[in-house]
Amino acid sequence: MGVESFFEHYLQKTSFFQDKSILSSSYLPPEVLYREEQLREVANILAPALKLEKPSNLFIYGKTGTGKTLSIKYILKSLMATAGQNNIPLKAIYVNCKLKRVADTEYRLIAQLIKEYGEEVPPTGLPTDEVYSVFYRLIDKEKHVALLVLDEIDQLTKKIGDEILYNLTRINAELKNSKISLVGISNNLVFSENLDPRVKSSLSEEELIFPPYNAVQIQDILHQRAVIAFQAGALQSGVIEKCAAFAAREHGDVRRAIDLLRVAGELAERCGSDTLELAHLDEAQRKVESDSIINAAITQPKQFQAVLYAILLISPQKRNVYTGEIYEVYKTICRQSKLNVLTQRRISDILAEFDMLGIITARIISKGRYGRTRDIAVTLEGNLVLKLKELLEKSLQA
DNA sequence: AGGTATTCACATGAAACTATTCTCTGAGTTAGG
DNA sequence: TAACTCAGAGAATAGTTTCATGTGAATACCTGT
Repeated sequence: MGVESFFEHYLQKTSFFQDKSILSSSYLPPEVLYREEQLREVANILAPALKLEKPSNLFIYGKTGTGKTLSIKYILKSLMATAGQNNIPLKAIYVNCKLKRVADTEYRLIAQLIKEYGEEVPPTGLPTDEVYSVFYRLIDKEKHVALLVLDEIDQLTKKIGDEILYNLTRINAELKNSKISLVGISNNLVFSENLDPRVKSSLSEEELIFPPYNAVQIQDILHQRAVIAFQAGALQSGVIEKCAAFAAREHGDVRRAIDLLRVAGELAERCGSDTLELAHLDEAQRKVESDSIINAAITQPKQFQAVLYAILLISPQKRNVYTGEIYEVYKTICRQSKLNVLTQRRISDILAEFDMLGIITARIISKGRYGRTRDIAVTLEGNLVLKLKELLEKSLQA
C-alpha cells in the first residue's frame, strides 16, 4: 500500500475515540465523583473569601491520583464564578511548584505570582527582596482577597527549604488592603513533620486528607470519562474493570488508570482494531512503563547518561553492582567520549537520583569489614536494557 | 567461646566554588543646540 | 546638556568540588576459661 493510499485510508476510517482530550490529565470533568465530603469541607473553609474575610490557611494531603488538584480546581472555578457574578474582588492563583523554570525556587515563585497579576519581572538579576516588594505593591494596590494554591509544595521545600513558606505566611502582616490565604497541596503525607514549627502551625490552620479511591470508585470514574471519550461500543466488556483493578493495586491512583486507558486506546487504534480489547491493556501497561523509563533516561544530561551506561554495561554479568565499580567504568566511559570526569561524591548523588526515578533499585548495605556502599540492581527487563544501552551509546557518541 | 574494638568503602551533609544569564548603575562618550 | 554606550558590580541558579563527619557489620584482637 502506497503512502498516499495509506493516508486516504486513514482519513476514511472513523476513530473510535470521540474526544481524546477527556482522557488527558488537564481535563476538568463537570462533576467530581466520590469527593463530596472533601469538596464540602474545602468549600466551607474557603467560603469566607466571598465576604472578603481571610479564609484559614489550608493544607491538603493525599497520594498521587486521589483527586486533590482536580477538586481544588473545581472549587476555585465555582468560587470564581460566584465572585464574578456578585462582583466580589477575589483572586485565585494556582501554581504548581514542581514545574521546572516556572515556580521551583523562591524567586521564580514570586515572579510567577507577579505574572498572574499582569506584570513581568526579569528572570534573574534582581535581588529577591526587590521582587517581593513588587509583589506587595501589586497585591495591595486594590483591596481584595487572594487565594494562593501551591500544588506539590513538598517539592518546593525539598529543594529550597521552608524559609519561603515562612515569608509567605508573613505577607499578610505587610498588607494594608488585601488579604492572602494559602492552600498547600502535598503528595507527601508526612510533609509537615520536618517543617519549622512556626510555619507548620500557621500553614495548617486546617488540614484535609484525601484517601485513595477503591477499585469500584475508580471504575465509576473511568466509566464517567470513557462514555464521552470513546464511541459507543468501542470498549470490550471488562476493559474498565481490569483497568481499575490495575490502578487499585497501585494505591488507588486514578491518573494512572486514565493514562492507561488512553494509551491502550491509542495502541488499539494504531493497530487498526475496531474495539479496545483486554489485550491492548496489557500491552499499554508495558508501554507506559518502558516509555516513561526510556524517556526519563534519554532526557537526562550527558553525565547522568554516562553513569547509567556504566551501570548497564556491568549489570548483565553481576546481580549486584557497587558504587566503586560503577565509578571505575564510568571513568573510562568519560575518557572515551571526552566528558570530564566527575567526583565520586557527585556520582553518589546521581545514583541516588536514578533510584528516585525508579530506573535502578539501590539500597545501602554494609559489607562489614569491606565497607559500606549502595547495592544496585537494574530492575528493567532484558529487552529494555538492550534498547536503552543502544540509545545511550548513540547519545554519548554525539 | 564470647565480647570488644577496628576498619573499610563508601554515604551523607555543608559550604564553597564556577560558569552562565541577566539587571542596574554610573562613568565616559557623543551629538546636537 | 541630554542621550547613549558600555564596563563593572551584584543576583539567581545549576552543577559541581572540597572538606568533614557518619556508619553497619565482617573481621581482628583480646580475655578468661
